[in-house]
Amino acid sequence: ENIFDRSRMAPKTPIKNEPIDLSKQKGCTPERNPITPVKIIDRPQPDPWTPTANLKMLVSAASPDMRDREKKKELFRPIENSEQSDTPDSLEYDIVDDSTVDEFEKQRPSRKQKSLGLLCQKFLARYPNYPLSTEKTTISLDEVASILGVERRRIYDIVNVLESLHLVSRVAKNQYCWHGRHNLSQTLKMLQEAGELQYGELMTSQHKEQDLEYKFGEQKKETIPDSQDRPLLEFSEPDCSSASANSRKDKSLRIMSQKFVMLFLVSKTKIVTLDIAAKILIEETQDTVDHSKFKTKVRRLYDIANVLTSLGLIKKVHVTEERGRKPAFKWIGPVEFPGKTDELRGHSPTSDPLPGTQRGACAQYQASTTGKQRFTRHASFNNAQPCEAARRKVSSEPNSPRQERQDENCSKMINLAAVCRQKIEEDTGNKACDTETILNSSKNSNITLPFSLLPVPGDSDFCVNPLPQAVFPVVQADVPSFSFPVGISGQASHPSMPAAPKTENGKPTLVPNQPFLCFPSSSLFMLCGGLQENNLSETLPTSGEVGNRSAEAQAAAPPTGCQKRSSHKCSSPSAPVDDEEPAAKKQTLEQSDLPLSLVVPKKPSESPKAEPSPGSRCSSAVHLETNCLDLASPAAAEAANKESTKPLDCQEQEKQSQNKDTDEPPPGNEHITKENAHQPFQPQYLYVKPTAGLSSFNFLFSANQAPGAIGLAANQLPSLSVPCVMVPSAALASFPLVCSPSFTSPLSPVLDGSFSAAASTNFSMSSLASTTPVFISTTAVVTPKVSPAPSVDPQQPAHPALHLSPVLTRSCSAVKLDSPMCMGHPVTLLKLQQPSSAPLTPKSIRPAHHEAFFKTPGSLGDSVAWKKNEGNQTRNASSVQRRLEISSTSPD
DNA sequence: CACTCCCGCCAATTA
DNA sequence: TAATTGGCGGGAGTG
Repeated sequence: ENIFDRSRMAPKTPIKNEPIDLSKQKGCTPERNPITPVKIIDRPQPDPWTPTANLKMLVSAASPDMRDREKKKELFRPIENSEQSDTPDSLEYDIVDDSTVDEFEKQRPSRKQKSLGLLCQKFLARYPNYPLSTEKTTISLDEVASILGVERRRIYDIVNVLESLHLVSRVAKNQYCWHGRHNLSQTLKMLQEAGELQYGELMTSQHKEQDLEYKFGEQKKETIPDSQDRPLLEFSEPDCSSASANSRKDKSLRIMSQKFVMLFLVSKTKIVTLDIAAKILIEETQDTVDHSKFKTKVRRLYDIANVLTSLGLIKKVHVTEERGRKPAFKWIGPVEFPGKTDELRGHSPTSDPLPGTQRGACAQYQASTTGKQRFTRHASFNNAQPCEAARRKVSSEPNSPRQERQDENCSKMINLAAVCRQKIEEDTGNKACDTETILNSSKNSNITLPFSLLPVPGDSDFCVNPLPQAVFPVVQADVPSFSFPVGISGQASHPSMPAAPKTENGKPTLVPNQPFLCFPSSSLFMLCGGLQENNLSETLPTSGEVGNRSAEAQAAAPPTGCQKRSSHKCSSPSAPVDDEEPAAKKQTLEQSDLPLSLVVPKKPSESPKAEPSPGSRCSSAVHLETNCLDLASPAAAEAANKESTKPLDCQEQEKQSQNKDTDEPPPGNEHITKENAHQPFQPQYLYVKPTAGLSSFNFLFSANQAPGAIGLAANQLPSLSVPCVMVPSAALASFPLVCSPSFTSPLSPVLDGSFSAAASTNFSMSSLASTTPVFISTTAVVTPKVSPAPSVDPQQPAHPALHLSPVLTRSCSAVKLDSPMCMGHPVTLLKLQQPSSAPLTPKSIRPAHHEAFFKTPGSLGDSVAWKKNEGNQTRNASSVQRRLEISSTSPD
């Protein structure tokens, strides 16, 4: 270490070199002059966060031992703190004081300074919470470790936890891809769902251990098999799967992290004590098997808790119980995840330290709306995927096994959890607790589970039915969400899609087109898609495919694209899963089927926000674009899926929501139920900001409907036609319109590709800006036959109109929200297909990297980031991305 | 003393 | 085989 430090330190500059590092700069000092007190002072810097830190440091300094290291370390630290560093000086002196020793001591960071939580904060500071879609920031472990002045091992601790939440994904050997929190809500949602399945019951049933047990058992059985079969799960549930790396052990930090988070999400009180968590997490050991084992588990939980704390998801509290006070953590992150990801977050602002996050998201969206932006995103997106895909083994599918394991584990966990809970309940019941802490809330908690639990309804299909297979149903459900990737991936993935459709024939899958809507004024752009089931299914598969390669074909092709896709989903994706998908698909399809037409509106609303709501699967595609999923595409997908799954019951609501939507998601989202299906169908919208030129224009595309409405005969086209509708605002007339490309190719893949292409096009268009906006929509519908009619019918005609108006309105509102950033340029449109045509563009992705760091996620930052990004990500990018973007889907 | 949790050994995995 | 990952637990810092 020393060496490192020194070398770096010595140079001092090193840190500086990096953009990010501003902070670093200072750190160095101490070392340089060991003697110099001033530098010593630096130490305090580290504290930037807390003023007191300095004092503490000083105190800690007392201890002589560390000097060397400390100093070195400090150097690094400074980086982190760098900013602060300056200020501290004065203090430093004071502190510095006397003896050199002290100095040394001072220099040396106190233990706290070295804490994983602090380290994680530093780490997080380097990356934007909501990176623009595109850029995919790659993280080099070595680089980060050196910059932060810590051993690599520590970085692994952080990254593993972040990875479990999909904030990052592993791309390759020392490389991780930063996704930011775009998908966080989705991920949490998934975890919540998964948690409910596993633990929820416990919670709900409380005492009903039996029930739980047997349930679990059943699930397990089923699941296990499923899991094995399916790698997909991973996608959907990163939780389990996330551990993909798993091989090593179930114990992995990743899995533990997900499970830990699940406990919070399932808990009524949102408070989880370490010991309980440890017990639950210790697989079987309910009773605390080995004490040592327990201890180890707790240690690990502290590690995880530190990272989660840094993320603003939990905070430490103490629960008083019978015995006394026990350390516990309270969930301060978002609690409910309506379908939307981001929004969710917003809800729980408390948690975040990142004030900007929500906004950031919005901004992003907004930005995304802009043609350019989108474009970029897409591009980035694509790029990103690769990363994910790359992840561990891109091609390989090692994951699946892990997943399986995970599943198993989960079941175990559940059981354990149940047990634990009971205990707790018992305990707590009486005690309750106390004070501040929450106690177990056993009482409540047990019962409470509010949310979702019940997921059932909607899920029921999934859940219930699925059971057999599905162990994962839940997961699957989630997965679907991932679908977004589909959209994206769609291109690639399609292969799967076809399958799905085939199987099902149509029903949902069809969904062909999604329409898009544009709204003028707002400048937002919405795409509506209908995606539905198909998509879902597709997506899923796709994802799987992609991931795996199953898509092989694609795989090859899309190099990046594929990868990306996979990544999106990714992670989970293990890809290989394809097989499984079908089942899932079916399920999904089923759901989706129902809803078809209805769906429409609801979710759309979400979109306004920025997020596209998950609701539409199809939209997912859209979403993809929109959201972009940049990174997380997976998340998006998830979201989508979720939405689909969860869709609100009421269509009405949905509608309303649509209206509103921009603002919020309907409360009910979570519930899923079949109804969801409706949603799926619902079209999604993308908003594009017209801003500039466009403002007056609006476009709508309706995916499904569109065809009909539009006149496109989408239906027929099996594949996808994408109709687009433009609606100009009053003024609109002048505006241009949209293009919808329709594709028909049977090839699903194609579709996807096209779709994606379309998406991209949009972007580009926007950039064009001119006034004219254009849209493209594609949708891909996968299934030709079926889809068309069904989905479309009802909605098609009507919807468009309906939507529009509402939409517009909303859009406006939506626009308001974010707007600033984005601007959309008007665009024009184009077709999709061509992948290449498009533009390709751009990818301007740049890695936001560093800069971001200090900035907040705010929109601005994002925008900036984007710009910066241009650099492109990385190596591969450009060409690859391009491919991806465009054709990526299409297999090469 | 209990709670935290840093540190880094060293095994499992990968490349 | 070398490098990367990451489980694990000793034991130190903190309150």
